[in-house]
Amino acid sequence: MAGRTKKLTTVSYGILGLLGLRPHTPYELAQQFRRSGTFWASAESVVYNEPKALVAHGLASAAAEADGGRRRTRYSITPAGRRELRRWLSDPAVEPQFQFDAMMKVLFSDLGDKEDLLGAIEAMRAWAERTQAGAATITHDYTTGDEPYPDRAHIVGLTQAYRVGLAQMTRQWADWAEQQVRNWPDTHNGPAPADLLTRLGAGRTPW
Amino acid sequence: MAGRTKKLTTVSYGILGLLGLRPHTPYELAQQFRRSGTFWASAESVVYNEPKALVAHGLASAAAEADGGRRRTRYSITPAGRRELRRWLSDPAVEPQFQFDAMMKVLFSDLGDKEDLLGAIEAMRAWAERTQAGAATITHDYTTGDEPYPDRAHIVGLTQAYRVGLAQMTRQWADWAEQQVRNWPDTHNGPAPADLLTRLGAGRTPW
DNA sequence: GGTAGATACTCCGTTTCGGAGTATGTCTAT
DNA sequence: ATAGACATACTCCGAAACGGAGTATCTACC
Repeated sequence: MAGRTKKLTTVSYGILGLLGLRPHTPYELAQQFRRSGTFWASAESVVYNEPKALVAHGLASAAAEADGGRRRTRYSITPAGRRELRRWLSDPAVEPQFQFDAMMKVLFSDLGDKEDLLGAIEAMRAWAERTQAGAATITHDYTTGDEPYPDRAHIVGLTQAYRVGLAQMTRQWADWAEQQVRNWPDTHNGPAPADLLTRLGAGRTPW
Repeated sequence: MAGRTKKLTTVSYGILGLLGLRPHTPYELAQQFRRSGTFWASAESVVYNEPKALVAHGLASAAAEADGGRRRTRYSITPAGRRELRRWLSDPAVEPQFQFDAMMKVLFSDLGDKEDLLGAIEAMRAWAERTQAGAATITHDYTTGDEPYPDRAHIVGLTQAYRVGLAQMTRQWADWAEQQVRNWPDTHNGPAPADLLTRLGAGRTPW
């Protein structure tokens, strides 16, 4: 705590939040973080490292367990951890960040051919469908009582609603975009869509 | 080209794409990348470094310019660069990645108080409004002819439509979520929303 | 002609990435 | 019962990215 401890990140607090629900082993944390982690992408190695950082900050405690020949460490939140988690929840949120490889390809699609553009749009649609499927799995588990935290269903409803909205909107966009592009002779000669741009500027979608 | 050259990333190809439109200085690249770069977040220092990497790969060429006392380098795409850009456009897209700090706060909001949850929802709404405003600026520039690439308006229509869709969906979610939460006594005692979860599983949004 | 603030970058210590490596667990065929 | 294959559960480390401090030039205004 005193000397060199790394700065806590959103991942740190996400892990701390999971520990706030119940104690977890590193592997469980990695699984859960991946599952709920549609909202925050990060490398697995970082997730595995966070519990140690939390202990160094005094926000979590570690207990050794033996599970056959395998040594495990089970981490729990400390009272200081709970306080710090509440403090974080009251911090202003940082701006969302994205990495949409497919949309970057759409953005420069006039330097390639039409097939590639349609492929990028299709990639967005496929991702939307995977996103919807993921949301369906989670909501299904909650309705059948397969979930470890039934009393969190109202919170899960909020977050999964956003996921479903994102998936639905992306599908609508992909359908519309595909139709547009199919009517173009090629990628660098589309119609100048003055009315579309006006509409978009006013915050209205074309679908 | 022969020895140690760093692997090209989506940022590299984004920069290469900009050079595919016309030659740029590093500063111009950074500006343009930020502007179009809603779809790919990355640090400024990385963007400034990419042109050098592209030259090392033989995909861009550098020309020194004097602009008063300030030395500038203007980068242009090479024929090999154009080929490589087209190859990239035909690559399958990598999965989108997000970092939604506010949604992480929503996800663990039952460990904090109601005010913080409403704050996180409000942060999402505020971001949606900034996103819409950004899209409006770009589309407005295109309709008034203030844009350097009027013949790319059809492509810009595609990408900005997604941005506007994202902004609209986020606003709708925020309105709905705020209403839900205002009816809760506190963050850890919401109604068990069985019908909501069923609806979400079927891919239908509650708004 | 001085200086305050904006512009246009570079530099570098810290953090993250991501894939290879390691060790244990489990299943299946013989 | 046991060898081999595949899955599970992590650790390690070199390369890349981050982001903020630092530097130099330009521009506007007094």
